[in-house]
Amino acid sequence: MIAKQKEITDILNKRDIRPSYIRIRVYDYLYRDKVHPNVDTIYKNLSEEIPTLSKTTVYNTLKLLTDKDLVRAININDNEMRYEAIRNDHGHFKCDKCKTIYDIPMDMNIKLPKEMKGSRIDERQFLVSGVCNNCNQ
Amino acid sequence: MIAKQKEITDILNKRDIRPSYIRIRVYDYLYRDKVHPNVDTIYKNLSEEIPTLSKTTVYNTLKLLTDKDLVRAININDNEMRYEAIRNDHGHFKCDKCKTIYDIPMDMNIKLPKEMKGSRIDERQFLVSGVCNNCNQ
DNA sequence: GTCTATGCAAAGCTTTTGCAGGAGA
DNA sequence: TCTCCTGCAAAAGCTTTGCATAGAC
Repeated sequence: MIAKQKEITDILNKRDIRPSYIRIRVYDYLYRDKVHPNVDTIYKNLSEEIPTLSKTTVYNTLKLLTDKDLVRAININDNEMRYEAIRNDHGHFKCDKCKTIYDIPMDMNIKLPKEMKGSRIDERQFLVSGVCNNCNQ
Repeated sequence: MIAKQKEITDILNKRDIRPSYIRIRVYDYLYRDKVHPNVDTIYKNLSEEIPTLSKTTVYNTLKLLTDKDLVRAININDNEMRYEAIRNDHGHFKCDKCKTIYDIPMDMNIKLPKEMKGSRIDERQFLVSGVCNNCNQ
């Protein structure tokens, strides 16, 4: 089920993350399935093949990957986080009906107002919500 | 403490919201103080003058105002919501150190990719996080 | 053998729900 | 009187913490 185990191992190593099996699987899942899952979805999917997996470990792993800038946590006015492997910049469209989050290619450059000069931008997110074309019929 | 009680009463009436004292005060607080407070901050501030206020009522009121499109709930990778009175479109910059959220004037227009044609956009948010110039020294 | 990863159970927090009392029309 | 606003208490749901065990080097 792991697309390119070697490749992912290298990515983790580069960030000083020991490539344990679970870490590889979590990152692989986010890397392949671009579905912006919540913790529970990740947990349930991986549990099928890793029966001993615990949700705590999923949380731990996601925190680690997020701290190392391999994964982004996003929250679109919900009480739960969604996760994705970081790739190039893009925005997100969340359908309020089916709860799917779609990627939107876009220019994420932003110019801060001059009174905020000297600020450091670490992360940028463009979030759009509404009803997707599949549900809007 | 209420800037323009009559004005706010009119705004609420226009949206079919009965202008109870608490509703006026909650909306007035968001309308004047552009600090993007969380529920607890709203609750504590208003409690000083409304000692019997309960947090449930703050939640109820915010939900009502949000449903009626007078207030926007935003969440920048946190476990708690922040609220603001809806004005013209703008983005938000959240300082990870002092937790302040600043408004950023910007063009919020966005073009959906063609495979998403037919979708309806209800809401758009541009969220940037990092360290503000006050903390970044 | 030591250090780190994993996982269970419990705690912590924000938000929601159920329901009863109270205010306003 | 009748509606619905308010608020207490409890529940719910996501996430974090503490600690013990398992596993890797």
